[in-house]
Amino acid sequence: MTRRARRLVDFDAPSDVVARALIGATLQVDGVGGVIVETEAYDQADAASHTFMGPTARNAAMFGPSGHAYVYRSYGIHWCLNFTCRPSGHGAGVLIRALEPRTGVDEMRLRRGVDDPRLLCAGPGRLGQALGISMAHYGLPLDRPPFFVAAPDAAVEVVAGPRIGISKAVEAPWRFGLKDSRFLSRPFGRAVDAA
DNA sequence: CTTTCGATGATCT
DNA sequence: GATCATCGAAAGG
Repeated sequence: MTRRARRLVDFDAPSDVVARALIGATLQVDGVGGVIVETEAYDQADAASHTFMGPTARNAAMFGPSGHAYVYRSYGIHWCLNFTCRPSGHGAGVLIRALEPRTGVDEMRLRRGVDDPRLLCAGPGRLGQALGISMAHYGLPLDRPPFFVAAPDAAVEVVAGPRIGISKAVEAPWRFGLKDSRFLSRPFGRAVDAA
């Protein structure tokens, strides 16, 4: 079977640029994944970011090289997946908030305990569970197994808006989504093009 | 449809 | 001791 050459994602850029570029990209973990439809950007100069207060044990990955996984536990329950970005040592990352399931969907259903494809990966906690994310993935590079990341094959329509679930810097429009996707964690209020 | 609230534990002050 | 980059169930319109 012929497989198109993988288009690489450039993680060596500011987090909002990377977050936008990841919409429409393919993400797989051990072959389970799909198309990224929702991301959020975080940066050290950002009161809502885990890196705002500087380096700690938890956020060390975001002060390491770009293009690696940053994993954290959310509300003591969920595993959330981020991609580190920016030139190394800048404390920036992109939260992967939702994807459209394409491969390993039955495995996702087993892990999630639900059937509806729209509820498998719509939200960072759900996505982490569906993809089997854990601290075992912390700091791993994204350009080789178990990860597979490929940039979009074609141009996609991207919208932007305020981030979700934060209490600081709430107005910054650093949430990005695939326009009109049915697999978002929540719809975008005013669809502002993020060209 | 909406709002409210408990779960659950690491992290940081 | 307070705060979470969340989710799902329950209760109310």
